[in-house]
Amino acid sequence: MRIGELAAQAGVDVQTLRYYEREGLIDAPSRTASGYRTYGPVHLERMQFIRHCRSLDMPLADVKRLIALSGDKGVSCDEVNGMVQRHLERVRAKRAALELLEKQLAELNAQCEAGHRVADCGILEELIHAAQGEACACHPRARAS
Amino acid sequence: MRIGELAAQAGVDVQTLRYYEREGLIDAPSRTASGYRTYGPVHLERMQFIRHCRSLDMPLADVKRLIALSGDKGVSCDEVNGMVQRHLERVRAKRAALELLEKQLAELNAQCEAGHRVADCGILEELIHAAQGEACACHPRARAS
DNA sequence: TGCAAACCCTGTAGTTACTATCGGGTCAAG
DNA sequence: CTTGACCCGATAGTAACTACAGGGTTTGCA
Repeated sequence: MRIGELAAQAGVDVQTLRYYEREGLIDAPSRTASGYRTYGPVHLERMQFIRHCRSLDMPLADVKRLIALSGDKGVSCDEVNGMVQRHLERVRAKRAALELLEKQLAELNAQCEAGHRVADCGILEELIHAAQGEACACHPRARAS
Repeated sequence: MRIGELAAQAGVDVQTLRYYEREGLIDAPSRTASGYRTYGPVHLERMQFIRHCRSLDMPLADVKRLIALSGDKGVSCDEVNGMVQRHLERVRAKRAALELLEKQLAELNAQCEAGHRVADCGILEELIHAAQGEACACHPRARAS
């Protein structure tokens, strides 16, 4: 199977496959005489694994580590456990932050009625005023990640 | 006020200020004979505005546009309105995606008990199996943004 | 007055996970 | 034998910074 077909089957771009190869996430496949990559079913499986992890928004570094670990059946699984747990924490935190943000934006959005001038714009007013105020909920001291 | 002081007052890094200047988000300040930037209170206000917008996770391009618009009081406010609304949509979508993701990761995490071997790892098993399955909820056809 | 620490300068490269483009080579059908 | 679809490697771009490297300046203190 050539790179275009694998890309189609795995649902990614051709460049992404070359990129993953450079980054060591998939093994370099064999080549035809003219230099074309030829992939086997193992490569498709690997790509599906990677894609699944990425759909869980895991960083590629973690995926790479998972691949390495999964090849070494005897080793303790604590690291896998920890990686997933840390990732879950990150996602949880980000989700919470976005929830707050969504609320603030919705409020902001309510300030503005269509069709008036910038001079009377509730949103801009609000943004500027909030910025002047000492410590708005949005920027307490350190930036929200 | 020199760059270090403005950075401290605005709660950002010195490099960030220079970066914003390069990107045209803050006006180039005057310089001392030896080339040091000297800022006035306007610059601090501007930085607070930017920081507030950034704490709402707005892209810098939008912030830049807001700054331009807020200097032009007579123009219609529809664009401001639209920007905030579009941004709200983005945030909403991302939050929903993260919610799903969090659920999936929590389930995954529940697969694993501490201290066993990779050969029996529920997480890895799950990740690999799910990847093999035709269409898991995580990667239906197109990648989740 | 001399010196060191703390500050400032420009410019460049790195981060993440790709995507896009360039200039060229190869393959298959008609 | 040509045309279009495919492939190759290398490079640069994305967002919003952050981190150097290799210098110059200011400030406080002895």
